[in-house]
Amino acid sequence: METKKPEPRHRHDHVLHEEDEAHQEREENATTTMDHGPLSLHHRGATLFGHRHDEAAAAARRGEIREVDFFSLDSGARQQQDGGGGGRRVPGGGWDDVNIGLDLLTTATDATTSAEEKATARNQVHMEASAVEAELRRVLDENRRLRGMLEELTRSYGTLYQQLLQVTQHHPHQHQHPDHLMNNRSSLPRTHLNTMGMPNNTSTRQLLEGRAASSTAQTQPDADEASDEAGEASPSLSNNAGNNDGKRKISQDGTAPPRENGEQASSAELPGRKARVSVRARSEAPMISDGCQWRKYGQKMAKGNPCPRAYYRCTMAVACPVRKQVQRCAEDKTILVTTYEGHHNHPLPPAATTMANTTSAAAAMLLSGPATSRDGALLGHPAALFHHPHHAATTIPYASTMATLSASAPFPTITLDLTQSPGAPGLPLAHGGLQRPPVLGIHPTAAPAIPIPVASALAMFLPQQRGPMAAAANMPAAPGLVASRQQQQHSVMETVTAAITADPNFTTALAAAISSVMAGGGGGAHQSTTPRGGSNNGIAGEVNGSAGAAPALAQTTAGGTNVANGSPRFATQSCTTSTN
DNA sequence: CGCATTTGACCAGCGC
DNA sequence: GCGCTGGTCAAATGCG
Repeated sequence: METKKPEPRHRHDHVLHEEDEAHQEREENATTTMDHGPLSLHHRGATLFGHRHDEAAAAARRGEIREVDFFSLDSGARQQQDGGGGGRRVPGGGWDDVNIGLDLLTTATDATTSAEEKATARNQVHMEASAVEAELRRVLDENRRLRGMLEELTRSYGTLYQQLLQVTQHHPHQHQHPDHLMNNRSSLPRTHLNTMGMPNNTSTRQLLEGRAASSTAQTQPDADEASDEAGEASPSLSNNAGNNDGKRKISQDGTAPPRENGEQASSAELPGRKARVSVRARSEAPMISDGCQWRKYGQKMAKGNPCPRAYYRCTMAVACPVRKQVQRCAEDKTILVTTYEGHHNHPLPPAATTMANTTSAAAAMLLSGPATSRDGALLGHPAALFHHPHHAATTIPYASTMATLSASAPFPTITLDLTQSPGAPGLPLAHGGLQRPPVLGIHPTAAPAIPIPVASALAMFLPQQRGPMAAAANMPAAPGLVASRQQQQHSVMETVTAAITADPNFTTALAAAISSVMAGGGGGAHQSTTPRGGSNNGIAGEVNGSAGAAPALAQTTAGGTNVANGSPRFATQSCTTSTN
């Protein structure tokens, strides 16, 4: 009986199809993850290709042959058109398949119909199948076309982005440049964002902002004198204390007048817009070593946390407005939360540079809005794109596991979470790198587009150290030091590259970059406890080895404040945050 | 003795 | 207006 024979065939076909469909679904999923966009393709794709074959089978049993046929014909069509991906195993093409099912017609044939009726039914099916096939082809064409457009857009975006990077590197001293870049860059991604709603682009843009802003931050010191470098990527950070803070005595620090650079001015002029950058890292040490010297000036019990919060002030320069708060996480005391506020008004040792750049870039990302809107006032504060109104941590897609923004705090705060080691073997996390469930949702679907933005975002940690001009401008040091420094930079680069290669995750790469500097480069332990009994520069004498050598930007700072290599004192510092 | 840390007090902002 | 909280100051204390 026909009714029984087709069944097995039907099933068999579906088995065969399943592989094809699996391929195709993967493709479709890949596409889906790529664009997230309201592409009509998706709706259609979901309808046409998204059907599970058992559903189709069920539908077929109900006499809804179309969707079953879709796959049959689809496969046939694809074989012809694609010549690859979804090879069809039934040489006969669609009609074999159509028979299949369409023995659904079996419902009709079951009743001992005549051969004529069968023929009629076949013809009918044939016609329907033809129509479906035509439709299918049309959809496939459209699919291909849209996919091509998507790829083209992706390519274009990547190209533009790389051009941006090149321009940024080649013209680091044009203060307005980053501004322009930001405007340029903003327009493109926003276009993507608005028209396609692609998180990829959103995140890319955000990272771009960080990158561009950081480049601003990093290049300015090079171009300017140390005393003038307070205004950076995070202007409100840098000068807040002196300008708009209204916070008492700190205002006397106003050693660094706001730059005329519009970007800085714009955010610096916004009272109350005082960004903070919070870094979460696992550490048994009382304080993460960031290469700077800090003096504790207060400690307080914060509400909701049994661990006290310690307040530190940068002592590398007399009037440095930078403050930082250190507190252990209430939920996980192995996590040390360090919050930076303000921007150094003095050159930094290399080890400190990395962290400073990181925080500056992060803060800049947070505050870059005014700069962008200054010229065009087009789109408002970019940060709003990823701000969440209720203390919620909104994610920055690619960096979703590491960057969190909070708007509930008195000040906009961006949190860099280095506590996660997303399974990239061999990646040295700064402090132990234990696992912790991601604070934020990851966006695995964004992975395909990761490389460029992530790499770029990471690059933001490096330019200042890499810039030959920076070295030239700040390095009266011996060639050996330069070499050493370059070596360090190189290793950082390698680490970062390796991190990206191993796991395109910003957190990982960031951790790798920072840890490479901290651990290898000079994890500093230059906390204020170090020079106890001596001057703040007491550390000057130690080091000078590799890391210290790196006076990278060697901002010949304060009396040769160099960085020691992973000093053991790191662990022996007095720990006010852990004690009590 | 000089410096950093500790710690209670003070001040400002914010919410009720 | 009051209380709470965060942030800072500054005298006291401790350490090398």
